[in-house]
Amino acid sequence: MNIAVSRIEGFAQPGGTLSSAVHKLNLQQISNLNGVKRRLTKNSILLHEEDEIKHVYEVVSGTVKALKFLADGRRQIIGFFGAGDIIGLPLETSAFYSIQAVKNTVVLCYPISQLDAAMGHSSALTKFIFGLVHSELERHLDHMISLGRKRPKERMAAFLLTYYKKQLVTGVTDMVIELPMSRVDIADYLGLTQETVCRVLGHFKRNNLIAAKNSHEIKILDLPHLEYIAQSGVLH
Amino acid sequence: MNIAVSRIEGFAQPGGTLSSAVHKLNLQQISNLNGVKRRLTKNSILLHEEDEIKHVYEVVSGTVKALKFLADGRRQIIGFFGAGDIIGLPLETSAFYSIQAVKNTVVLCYPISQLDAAMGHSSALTKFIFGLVHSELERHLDHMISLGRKRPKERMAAFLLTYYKKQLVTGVTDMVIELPMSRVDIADYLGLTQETVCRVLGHFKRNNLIAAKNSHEIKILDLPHLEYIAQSGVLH
DNA sequence: CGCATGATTGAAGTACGTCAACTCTTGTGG
DNA sequence: CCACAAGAGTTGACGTACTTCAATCATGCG
Repeated sequence: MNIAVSRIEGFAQPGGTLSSAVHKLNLQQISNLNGVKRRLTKNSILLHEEDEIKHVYEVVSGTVKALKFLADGRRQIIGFFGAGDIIGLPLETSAFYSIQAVKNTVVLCYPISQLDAAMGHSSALTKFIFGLVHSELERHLDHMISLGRKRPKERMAAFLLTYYKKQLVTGVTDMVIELPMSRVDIADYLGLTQETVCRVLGHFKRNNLIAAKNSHEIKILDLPHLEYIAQSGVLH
Repeated sequence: MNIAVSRIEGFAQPGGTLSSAVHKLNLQQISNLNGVKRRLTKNSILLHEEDEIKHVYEVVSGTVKALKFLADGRRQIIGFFGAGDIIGLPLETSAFYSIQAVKNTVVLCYPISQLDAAMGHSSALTKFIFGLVHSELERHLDHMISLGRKRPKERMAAFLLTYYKKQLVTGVTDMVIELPMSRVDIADYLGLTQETVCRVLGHFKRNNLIAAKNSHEIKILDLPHLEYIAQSGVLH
């Protein structure tokens, strides 16, 4: 098994709605296992697509990206995982994608064998894992409809909102979101080119939907409008 | 929990490679539960996106599609599920997508509550379910890279090959594959328009990669070339 | 047989990609 | 601390692959 899951807020949280309360659950607490700390420098690779999966990872700080390659070098980024997110699932098999550090990152490594055993004893842990799968699956479906049917502006708006909501859940009410990844990474996540990403962001800026302190810090000025674009994408 | 999984060949089958042996496992056998048979007429809806999930479904005959909608009617088809495929997972939550019959279809319905209980007793069933999740997850990732980074010809070639491989697994060595869904459905699965789907198929025909008995039966003439296109997409 | 639906083909438009120049940022070493 | 280089980000001009619009052709069901 090999999946990556974002931090979950409560079990089996339906829809993309925001959780009212933050469950400060992490793998360490719920599994009673001690993850081994590992430091990753920017761009270093935690896992290759062909590798055998031996660990589940929990991001402590920093950000990593999960990505797949085509033969000619084209990339599709499956997801970004920041502090609190968990990557991988306790069932042995080869990897589906590579994992690479977006910037200097610290992760905790849990051997799959240990987690597997722990799941046998703890139904709470099993439920927790299923909850993670649930979140990740929902994320995949949203990503698919983005890639298949949304226009660049809608994809970008949805992307920004995802980050906004993610940090809302952690209690940060600031309208400034941090995008640690490069424009190329965003492009490879959204199925666009870096130029298109820039132009869409430029468009949002000119229309006062967002403002940019620098290229990695975006302030959301018009949340409702962005949500409108993200969902139906009528405006241009 | 709410996921859809294609028929699995052995547990945790890695990669998209073909299984050597067919495991004739189905939910009925492994869970010792009796699914309730339900008949669906073409285009009838088994499940709405907002519905609460109460059952896991196993397709007996026919084909259904899982799809998501945008506000303005745009559709993204997540997957097609034919005989032997299982849809849904035993964890209660609302649905992520709608399920609709592509043609007249028979499904077996298993109440989630029963499956949930059965999983508590049977680790084999739990493993089976995890195997299904595994397959489905891999399918999602391939779908994402298709939607995000592949060109129409590559997407279509990959789509045809998926069907070819699927029936190979069931023991059918014929080069003729059946595509029960419409061109529009294929388009909504591949993130294209129906016209583009037609044109790509036309291109394949003119280049003797495939031949068409009728619009729903495609004969594969040049498997290696199709595989080449599907993977690196250099030819045009 | 006839209408409705689906499939195909053609012509025209455009949104996004490609190519290229330029700017801004970041890091490094003198 | 500044100079410079290397990388990342942005913007513009241009091309084109795919979509859109429209017409025609098949298919199938009453």
